[in-house]
Amino acid sequence: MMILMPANSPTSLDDEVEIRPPDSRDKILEVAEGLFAYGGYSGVGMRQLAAMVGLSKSALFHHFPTKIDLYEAVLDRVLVRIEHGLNGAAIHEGDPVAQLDAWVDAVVCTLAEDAPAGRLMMRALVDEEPFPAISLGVGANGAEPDRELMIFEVRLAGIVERFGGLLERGIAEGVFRAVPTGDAILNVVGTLVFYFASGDLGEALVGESIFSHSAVSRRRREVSQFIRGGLLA
Amino acid sequence: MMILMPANSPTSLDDEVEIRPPDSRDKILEVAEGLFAYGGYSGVGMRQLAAMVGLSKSALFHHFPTKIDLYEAVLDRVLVRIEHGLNGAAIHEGDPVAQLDAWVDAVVCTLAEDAPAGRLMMRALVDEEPFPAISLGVGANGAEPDRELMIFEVRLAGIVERFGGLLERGIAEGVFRAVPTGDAILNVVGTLVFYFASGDLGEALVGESIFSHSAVSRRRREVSQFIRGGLLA
DNA sequence: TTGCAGACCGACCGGTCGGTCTGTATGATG
DNA sequence: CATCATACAGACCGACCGGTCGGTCTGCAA
Repeated sequence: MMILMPANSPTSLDDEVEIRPPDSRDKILEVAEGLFAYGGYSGVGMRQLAAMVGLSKSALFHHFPTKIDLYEAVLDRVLVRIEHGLNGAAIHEGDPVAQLDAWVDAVVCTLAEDAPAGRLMMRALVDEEPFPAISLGVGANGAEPDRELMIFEVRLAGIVERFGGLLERGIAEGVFRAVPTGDAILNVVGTLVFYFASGDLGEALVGESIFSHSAVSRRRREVSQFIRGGLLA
Repeated sequence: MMILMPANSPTSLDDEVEIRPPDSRDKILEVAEGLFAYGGYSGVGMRQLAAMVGLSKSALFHHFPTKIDLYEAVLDRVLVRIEHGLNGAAIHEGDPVAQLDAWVDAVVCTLAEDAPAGRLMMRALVDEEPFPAISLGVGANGAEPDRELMIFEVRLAGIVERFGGLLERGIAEGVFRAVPTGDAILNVVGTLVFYFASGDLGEALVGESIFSHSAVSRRRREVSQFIRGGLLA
């Protein structure tokens, strides 16, 4: 009992000063990210994960109380990276179009950096496996949350909310079409994430690995143009 | 027990004469589609499925030799519906823009008709669970297929190929931007499918069920405008 | 030197997994 | 009537599942 670990990254206000990476824990998260991304929650066994990390299964349960806790930690880890990428981008400078470009480019670059992230995000948004479905707290119609939100859901809600604000400012200024923000957010997220989750299908379509340097730099141009075209007035 | 009505649509009464669909088989496919869509391949057990269908587990194995065969049949079933929707649309009439609109609208309408289809498609495109990854036969760089293609993969390849041809004609006529077709296809597919796979997230964003009549009719307008804006010159 | 905490292992638990085997009720066919 | 295929049910199998338990080893502090 009394398991919840106090020691962890300062969650959000990162910058630097990462104190103590206990190595094993990070390695578990790193390997688990890859496995969960490709196999899904129930497609990955703790024994398999332990073997690939190079630890015993019990060691995993020493670091994470349950499999679900591990899965949540993995999800939160990639969301932290996305948040970090956004914080480092100029998403608050210039007109809404420039902000949109910075936003899109930051997400694309973050997703391009580690391959499993895109698939994992797509799973988190679509899957219903460990937990019923992801939630964002209050919906657009103001329905109150019917259950406790998980850490990564709060983080995701923050990201979505920030993007929704950008959209609404752009619409108010007349730079963007008067789109329903819900549909627009889903369009953008789907476009951004699906490419990096498309794996071999994407490779077959673009003719090379979707994570190769040339494919990513082409992607940065194309997705920006596509989304601008879809949103601008 | 034994509540679900036996009445079933003749699945795809297109063209040919389907002889005698033994009812149970269709029922299994119908229930399995819902379960696989929300739980994923390895998140659904044959016992659970059997219980929900109202049959014994052995009955499932009587109709489908393995779980993977059942999964493939379920995937192929929704692809057949999408294909059917496309065949019934005016995707060969008018200029490329009109064809694009018809194409997009046909897919949206098909996906809006049964809720699990979108999630299942997203899974089929992203998951790596039962089979390594989906393939389309020859890639854009002309690599030959390294393994036997499954039925639904052939069907998917046909659909993608037809859409790629539409894109290229539009580009040749100067109506579409000179986009790399691979990226463009991924953009369109991601935008089209993700909405209907977004579940509670989508509901929170659009403020009502993503399958409600008003949400779907709004979606038809919005996605069409978004994709046209992203593709047109 | 003692004591305690974190990291880790191997064995084991009840339960579930996909899949097989045997048997049987039913309806069509000869 | 006998025969045979279809369409199921129920018992069962070995493998594997997430999770727990007792115990070991190491490092650090008193």
